[in-house]
Amino acid sequence: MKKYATIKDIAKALNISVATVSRALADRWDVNPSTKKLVKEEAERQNYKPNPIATRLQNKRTKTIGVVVPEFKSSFFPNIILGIQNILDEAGFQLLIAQSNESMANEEKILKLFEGNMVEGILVSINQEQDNINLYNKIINSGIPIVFFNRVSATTLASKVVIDNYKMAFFATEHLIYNKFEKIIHFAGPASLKITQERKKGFEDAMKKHHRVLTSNSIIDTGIMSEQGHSAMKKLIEESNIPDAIFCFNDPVAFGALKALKESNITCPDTVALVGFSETEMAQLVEPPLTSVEQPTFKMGETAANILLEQIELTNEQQNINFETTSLTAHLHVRKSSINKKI
Amino acid sequence: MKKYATIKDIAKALNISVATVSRALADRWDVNPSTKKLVKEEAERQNYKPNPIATRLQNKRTKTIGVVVPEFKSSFFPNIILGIQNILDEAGFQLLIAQSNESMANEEKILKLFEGNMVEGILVSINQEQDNINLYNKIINSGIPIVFFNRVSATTLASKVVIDNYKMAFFATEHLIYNKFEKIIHFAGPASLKITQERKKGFEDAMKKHHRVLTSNSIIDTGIMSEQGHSAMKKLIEESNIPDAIFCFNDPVAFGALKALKESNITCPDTVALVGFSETEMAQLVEPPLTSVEQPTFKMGETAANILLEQIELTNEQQNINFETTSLTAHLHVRKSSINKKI
DNA sequence: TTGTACGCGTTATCAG
DNA sequence: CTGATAACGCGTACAA
Repeated sequence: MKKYATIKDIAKALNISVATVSRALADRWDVNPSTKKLVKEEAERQNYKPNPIATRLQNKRTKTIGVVVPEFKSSFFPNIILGIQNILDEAGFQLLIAQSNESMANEEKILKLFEGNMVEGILVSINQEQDNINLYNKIINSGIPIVFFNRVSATTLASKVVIDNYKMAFFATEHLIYNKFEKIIHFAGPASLKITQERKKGFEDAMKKHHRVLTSNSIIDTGIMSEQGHSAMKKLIEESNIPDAIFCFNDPVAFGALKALKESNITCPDTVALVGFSETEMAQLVEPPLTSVEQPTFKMGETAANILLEQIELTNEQQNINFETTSLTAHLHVRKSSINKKI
Repeated sequence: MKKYATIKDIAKALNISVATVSRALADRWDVNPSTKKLVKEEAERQNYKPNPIATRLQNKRTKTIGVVVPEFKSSFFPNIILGIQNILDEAGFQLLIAQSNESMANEEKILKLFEGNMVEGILVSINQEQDNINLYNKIINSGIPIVFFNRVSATTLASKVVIDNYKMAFFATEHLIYNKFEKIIHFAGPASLKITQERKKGFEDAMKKHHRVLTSNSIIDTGIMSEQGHSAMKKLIEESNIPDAIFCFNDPVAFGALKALKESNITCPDTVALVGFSETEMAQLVEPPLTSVEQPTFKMGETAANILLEQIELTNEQQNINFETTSLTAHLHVRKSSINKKI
């Protein structure tokens, strides 16, 4: 590696001790202003930069935290990571970022990698396969705090940052009801995810509140990917079982459904209205523009990072951690895809 | 931070020296197989993990490299980063990731941050404002190799990983010509970027080859964002200066143009055909699906990372580096947005 | 085959 | 106010 100047070099150049140099550089009170000045000038001259590795070894801290997200394909998680970085850079922490690719095996491998790197804390949005409670608990009990965000572990005792999925699903469904769509159904996400259950419950309760009947056909287990939305919609079309409106688990599923509609020359929202979730940039660009729930991604990242930093501090001070679930405010953006033109 | 077992602890437990433990763990030949076995068992028992910080200090290597990208909003750069990680994880390197937000000032700040963290090498896709040649050269001359990818510095002497923007722009334009569109124009990117010049040149040369006239209206400086494509298209509509086909600098610009067309009830491709660049997932989902040039993002990341690793090795061995520009194969995906129905 | 001792760059403690 | 020294965890030359 490139040769960097050290405090030793400065000490040698000025014929003083490394201790004094260290203190001068740290701007401490117990050092003669004139030598302090000399040291700083010499440091400048030699283009001295403190070696972060040495500092970390000395402080017995790696100043590193790990982030696991399911994927990178949409801009959703990257935006959250932006928020995380915004806080962590400030705090002098490095970030290890990895994606589980929706697989629990990958997630496990990544978590082990993080342990090997001695991360001081971990931020997780879990994979769609399984809620790996045992592993999370093991890590937390070993003294490495975990904060979950967006896709949180249902039962692990830890802090979590989410939006109120139930409420937003409720609102989205009510929005369709207020628009007087008759047959409203829900394309649900992967069963293992807590957000799937919450959005499903929100849908059900909104339907019940307005005395809509829920049949076995009202909720269709679909998944998370565009293709899954596409095939689910296609199946309904083939069965001539077309609803008036669909509240979809997320935007990609809604896009997939939309594609299937177009392929069969069925118009949206005239024949089938659509609502998505977790607004992506795309929502505004498809035709018709998609109604969706916008999540505060950047803020979610910031919040999770801040909570984790707190917990790391508390852990270092051997204090107890209070687990909290923070619910951020989301927003239903109504667009053309869910407006009933007949009313 | 959490208390980890060290080789000292193992040594103490077995009443041997740390040196022996160190050697045993490194699986070296000059240590008694039986003690080696003992050490490994004890290490297992104490859940020993080598402290990466200590190793790095000892090896005088930070095993860290930095990546700067302009943005995170589309999935383009995240996918490249995935490829980078794929290589670097394997090689035991950590990644510092940052986004310049298209601003040269930010980029400079990030590069300084990387220097402070003593990265061993840097991967850069430059911002749209300015090609900061002086800074890049300063860093490279100081002994930190830089490899550029996708958006490369025009004149900095360094290795670069790109696609053949000229050729693909040429192909895209020819495709429009072969489809017998009459009035074909180009929405160009930010003037400071090399890829802007290359794509522009590809457009021009394809037009010339087929004896199409290039007027002052044939190329419109547009930019990089969806909004810019939107307003450029809107202006043409207001001026009643609508072309038959537009080769756009990238997908977002094409989406913006498409949006403007729809707002004026102008159909695509019937009245105006569109071609994008740097295919995004969205390209397949908009209506009509957008013709675009797909770039091998993952491979681009892998390639750039591999080249950087090589250069880091060469630097460490005090050997000379040969700068190479690697051109990866891209692909024009023809979709409905650029098919002339009249032929 | 194993142990001693030192160095990596930094900070903290304790003398002076 | 300043200097000498130990320590952080690991690797390695050298000695035994």
